[in-house]
Amino acid sequence: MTIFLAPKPTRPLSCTHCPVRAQAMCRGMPDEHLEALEAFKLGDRFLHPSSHLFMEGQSTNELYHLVSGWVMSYTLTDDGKRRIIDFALPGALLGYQRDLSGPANHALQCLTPVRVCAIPKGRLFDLLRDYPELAITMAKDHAQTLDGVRDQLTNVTARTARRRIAHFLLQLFQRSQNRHPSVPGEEIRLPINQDHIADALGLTNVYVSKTLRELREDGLMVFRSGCLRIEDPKRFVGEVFSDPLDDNSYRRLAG
Amino acid sequence: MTIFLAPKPTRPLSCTHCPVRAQAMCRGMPDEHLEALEAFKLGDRFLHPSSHLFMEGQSTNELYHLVSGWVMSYTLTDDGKRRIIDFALPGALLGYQRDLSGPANHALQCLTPVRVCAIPKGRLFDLLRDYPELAITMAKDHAQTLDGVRDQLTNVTARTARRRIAHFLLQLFQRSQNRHPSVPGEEIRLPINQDHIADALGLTNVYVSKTLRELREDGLMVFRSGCLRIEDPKRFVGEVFSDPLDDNSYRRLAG
DNA sequence: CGCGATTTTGATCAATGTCAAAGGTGGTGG
DNA sequence: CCACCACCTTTGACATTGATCAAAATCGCG
Repeated sequence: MTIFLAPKPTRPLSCTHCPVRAQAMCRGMPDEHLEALEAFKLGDRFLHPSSHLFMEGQSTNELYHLVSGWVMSYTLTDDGKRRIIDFALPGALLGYQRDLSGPANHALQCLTPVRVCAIPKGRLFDLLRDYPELAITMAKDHAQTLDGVRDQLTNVTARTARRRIAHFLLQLFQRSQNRHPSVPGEEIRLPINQDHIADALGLTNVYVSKTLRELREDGLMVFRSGCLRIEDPKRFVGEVFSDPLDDNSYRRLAG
Repeated sequence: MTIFLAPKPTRPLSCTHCPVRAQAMCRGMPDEHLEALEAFKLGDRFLHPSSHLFMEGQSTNELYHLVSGWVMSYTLTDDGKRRIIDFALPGALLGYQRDLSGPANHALQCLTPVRVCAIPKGRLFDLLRDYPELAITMAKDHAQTLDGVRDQLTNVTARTARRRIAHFLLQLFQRSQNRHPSVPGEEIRLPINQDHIADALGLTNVYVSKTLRELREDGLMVFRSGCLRIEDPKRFVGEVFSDPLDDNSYRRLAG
């Protein structure tokens, strides 16, 4: 396994032109305060697919804002298996945990080429004190993250493998599509493989493979080599919820 | 099923003498700001065991600080089963979710007699703006909550029923003991039954019963009628982690 | 003492894991 | 353009965990 060392940060991009200005923690800040933020940042980093921002147990003094690409967070179980906790899309705040100064309780690994904006942990709370707007945005984002993890918890404990997988792919599909609305019915790119699905849902890759085949043969969806197409949105969603979605949501799935 | 309507709030207790002053969101506030907080509160409420703070789908304009007692949060699945999300102990902030003004995405039900301090949702963010210290404490608490839910996620997806149950009970044991340090080896009171364990871990109550018997017959622990005693801390912990705890943690489990 | 709620037990079944081997697929160097 | 290799996916036989169902035992409490 190759681990790429994160390169020294480059000069930070101006926050004004930040590609995730609308999603990131600073989205609530008025433009005139952005200068102060820029002074705060450590700079941007560019990472290769499959490289780590950090490993579990490692101490860092940086948080990251994901600017572009996909990152996954995971932990290793006692017996060496990977438990994927979640997938982060641009705008996400990475590396935030209870014990900020202690070792990381999870690893962060890139699934695509990644660009992050590095933030010094040590002064995070000073920043929040000086810019309450930032703290409020953060509070909102945390609620969202929490809702997401809880949803995942429900998904994983209360459903069969088939529904879990359908639910999981639907989530990723929707999150991904929020950022890059695609032509309805078109394939969407998910930079993951069957092992990822297995480790995220607590299944074996073998059983994931068998279940994906079922879903495919039933004409619901095709997931192959990182591409997902939902063939029959209505029935696919029915696989996940008993309550149907509203028309608008359907339209966005496939027309 | 009897549902107790929450009584009208009483006069708020003075925050200065709040029993959870050291755990609650306001713990970082200097005493001289407490007056402002008191003006903000809606008052305290007292609820009976098994009554609901609110049900899933219900809209409320209050958040709650849990002052005393245990509360559980859960959702109902499509097929009517209960999925317990987590258990809250005094100091927890209840009812906070992404869509603050929308209907609740989970229900909150009391497991014991409960006392909560009601906070108006509508002005929460104003309050955070005025008292950044509060926002910072909230950010820290969220990190903790998030760590907890993630831990639960890992527990539920990556372990056998036996280890899940051991892990789950150990968690509750430790959290509960943090508040009420008990004589080592003594029984600890957990106001839950086997159905709760099942619904929290995604198992059936039948299998929980069988597994608890196993753990009991193996001399690891006894869980009966809401009381838990850990018989053999070393082996019990070994059931949960492969890495042993430090000596201090053992001492707190049972001497 | 009696009743509802909870827990236990046993028999049987379905969902998912394990293991092992074979097929694809894409990328790289010759 | 081919051959090879690493990685990912598929398949089949079999083992195991945990679910289901139904009935009995126990507990808590009025």
